[in-house]
Amino acid sequence: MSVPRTARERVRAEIIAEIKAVARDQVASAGAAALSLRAIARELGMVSSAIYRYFPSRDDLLTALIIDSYDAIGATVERADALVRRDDHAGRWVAACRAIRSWAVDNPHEYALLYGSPVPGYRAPQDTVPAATRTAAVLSGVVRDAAAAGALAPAAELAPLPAALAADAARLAEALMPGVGEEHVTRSLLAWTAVFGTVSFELFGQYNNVISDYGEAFDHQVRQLAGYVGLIT
Amino acid sequence: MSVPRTARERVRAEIIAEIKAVARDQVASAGAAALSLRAIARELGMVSSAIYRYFPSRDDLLTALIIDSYDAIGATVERADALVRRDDHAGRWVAACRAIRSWAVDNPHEYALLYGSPVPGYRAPQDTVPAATRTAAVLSGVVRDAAAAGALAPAAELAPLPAALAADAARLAEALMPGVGEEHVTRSLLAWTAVFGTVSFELFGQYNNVISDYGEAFDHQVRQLAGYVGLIT
DNA sequence: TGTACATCAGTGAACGCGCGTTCACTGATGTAC
DNA sequence: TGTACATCAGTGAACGCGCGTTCACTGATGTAC
Repeated sequence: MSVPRTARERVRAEIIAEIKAVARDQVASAGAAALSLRAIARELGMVSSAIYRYFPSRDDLLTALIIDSYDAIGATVERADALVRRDDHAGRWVAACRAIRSWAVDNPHEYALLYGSPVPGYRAPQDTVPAATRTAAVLSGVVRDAAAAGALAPAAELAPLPAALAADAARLAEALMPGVGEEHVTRSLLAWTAVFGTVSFELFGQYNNVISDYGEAFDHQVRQLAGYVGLIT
Repeated sequence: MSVPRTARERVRAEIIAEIKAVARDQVASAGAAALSLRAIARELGMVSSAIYRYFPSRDDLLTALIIDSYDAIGATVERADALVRRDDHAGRWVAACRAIRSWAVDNPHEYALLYGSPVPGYRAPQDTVPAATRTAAVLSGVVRDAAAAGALAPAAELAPLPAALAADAARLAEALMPGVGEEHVTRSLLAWTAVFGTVSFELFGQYNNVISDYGEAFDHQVRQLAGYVGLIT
């Protein structure tokens, strides 16, 4: 939070950053399960117990990595969204989704750490929530802006929302997309899920022997989802 | 394949089954990464090296488990589909999807083994493909039957399909859903992905603090997907 | 400005545990004549 | 039906490796007076 003052604090911050960098490399090359404090210490030329001056346990290091990764993908998606003209809502949606996929393809193990099966024996604390929300916030921001601009197509068939889901949608609307109706929130929820489902199916091998050009197929499906949500092209 | 003849072969088949059962329990309670040949041997009162009489390596055992699990979920989904009147296509879709989710909720670690991030260091051989296809075959069977009955609604907005995706859709249509047009195949592909995306988001924690009644929300979204595919309610 | 004391980083050894896989061997079961 | 031989299951020891975490300690850096 605050800028480090003393030399000691500065060095400490640097070493924490080094540890995380090495850890990130390990995750990137062998997955989160292979993350080893001893291997990190070796790489850094320290003794393994020294790591404990910086992270109280392996799980805390993992949490720090997860938060960083959520922030990394979140920042990437925010940047992609920002490059598109504000009132081109479908274009923003597609750009954001493409950024999600690119980041995932470039960082498959980090993606798996965030959106794949949970690391065995690790229980994610609530600390990760704000960082995790960033990417979803971009997608819902697009829908929010479209609604505010009156550029959200009304849903074709209106299935009545079940009670709990309607309440969830109302809560989500208040938090992330004020002014958007529950029907559209629910559709956004499904679209958000489907975007990540598509990326996961690609990365986790479910599309083997099915899809031949992942990028092209992704673009198409993402445009379909934009239409489903009501973003006008 | 063939029925075991000699007593030795019968015993051998039984022990293989026992090993797999214990292994499945291990996966169910601690995840695939924790699968340990030594622990299995201990449980069965054998020495660890004895396992090698039955499985040449840990990876081969994993492959056997994966195939069994694909068959288990596939059989469950087939059963659910079979209980619905043949011409109630939307009903069959919903029943099949519910079966997918129920199985996943009941067997979360097995689900993660099949549809989650790949097990580190393990590379799935092609042997798993036929078993993996069973579940997808049920879903596409519903669409195929709807098309054959003339009960598939034409797609509202027709976005032109990109070339490679059209070719993939044609290949898929031939293999799994003859008589279904490329547009509908592509929509089925997205729906299939979204169904599993929803289940994964629930099980892998992405819906924490978002959805309060998972079953209810799933039902709703799955019905939406049925509509998107063109299944008439 | 100089000194005494507190804080902190890093060491090295140890605890206690786990794993997959190989190999020479024993003894039981099945097969062929 | 009885015997010789081949097949196979299971043993037990070993190889070589990994890990997270604790703890008493040394020595350097920072702080207060």
